[in-house]
Amino acid sequence: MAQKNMLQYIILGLLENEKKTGYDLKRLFETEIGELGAAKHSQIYLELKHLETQGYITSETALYINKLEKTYYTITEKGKELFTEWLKLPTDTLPSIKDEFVLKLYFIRNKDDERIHDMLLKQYSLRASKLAHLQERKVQLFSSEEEIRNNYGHFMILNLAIERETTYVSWLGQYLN
Amino acid sequence: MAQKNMLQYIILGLLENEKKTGYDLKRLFETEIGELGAAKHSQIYLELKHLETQGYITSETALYINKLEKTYYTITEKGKELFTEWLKLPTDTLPSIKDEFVLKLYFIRNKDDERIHDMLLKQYSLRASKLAHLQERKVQLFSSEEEIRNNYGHFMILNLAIERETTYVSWLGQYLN
DNA sequence: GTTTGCATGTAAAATGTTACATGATTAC
DNA sequence: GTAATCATGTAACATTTTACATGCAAAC
Repeated sequence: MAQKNMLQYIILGLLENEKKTGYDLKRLFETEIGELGAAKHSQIYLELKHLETQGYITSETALYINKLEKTYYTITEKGKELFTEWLKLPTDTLPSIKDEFVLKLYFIRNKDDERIHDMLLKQYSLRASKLAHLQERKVQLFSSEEEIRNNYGHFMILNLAIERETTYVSWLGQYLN
Repeated sequence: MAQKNMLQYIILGLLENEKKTGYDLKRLFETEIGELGAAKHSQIYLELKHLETQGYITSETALYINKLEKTYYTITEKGKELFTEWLKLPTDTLPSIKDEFVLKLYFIRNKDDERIHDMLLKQYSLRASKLAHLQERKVQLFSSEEEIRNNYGHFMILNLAIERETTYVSWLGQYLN
């Protein structure tokens, strides 16, 4: 993608409301925002150090009851400013979707190529289960008007993801008949 | 994305039918397959050298009438095998879409946040013009049944792109009213 | 004549992935 | 007891971006 270090903004955004450990962030990347931008824990810990040396976040390390050492990171005023500036900045480049399945399909020229059907079928199953997963998440996260009102952006993009996935599944279906 | 050096496969795929120069590939990345996986010319030239040392492609350099030096790359049997193997391999991971606009939206919690409307409006214009562009491309590339039959994968994924973009635009529209 | 396009590359820096490394806790 | 989860990090490698660098041809 066109990258201006998205990771740093994601981390700052996630720290905006409450301090978190690297591990907390790691889990969020695996669930909540995994679809928006994946990151391995090694990269997260690195970026946290980086953000700290630049003064965008501060850290406090402590031993907990269970003898686990945790380092909590808190966003600073400077960090909040950077984040807000980023949010304000117009987003004028569209991302390229590096979809390996789509890429493979691109290279299949002949309409009667026997590989197509199998590929479509496999992708259908993947996409259909992703769609189901997203719909479940919507029910779980947004059952009340209040939840919608207070996480409106998330609500909107979850709807986009559902609509996108619905389109994908129906597109696959067209070529499976 | 989950990357297993997609670039090499894209290049091999593009060289499958005819030899091309690095510059030819560069242009294709800017137009035809820019949406599938962008690559800068510096990376393309590097990857071409890499593929050559591994024996997947061969090169011939010559001076042309206009005194321009060109290096044409041709795929080898070994290269064709690698490409075919890749096409055959099941694609079981879904890509994460690093959409900066969507990411920003995620972080806007309040339904009445004043930034939303402006963001949606700008994105609407971007997406609508992309949709128009894709529709134009479809007309230009696939006006006959024959063209469809002989570039079926491309035809399919162009339709997906159009449907996806239509969904995106209509989704934006929902929140603009 | 000046900008745009053709044509190819190198170097440095940033970003991302995979593997290595450790150690405690919790669930089965 | 052993596998999974919590928790944090480093090192090596691969990939990608940005900048530097050159030179000819064609269009305006």
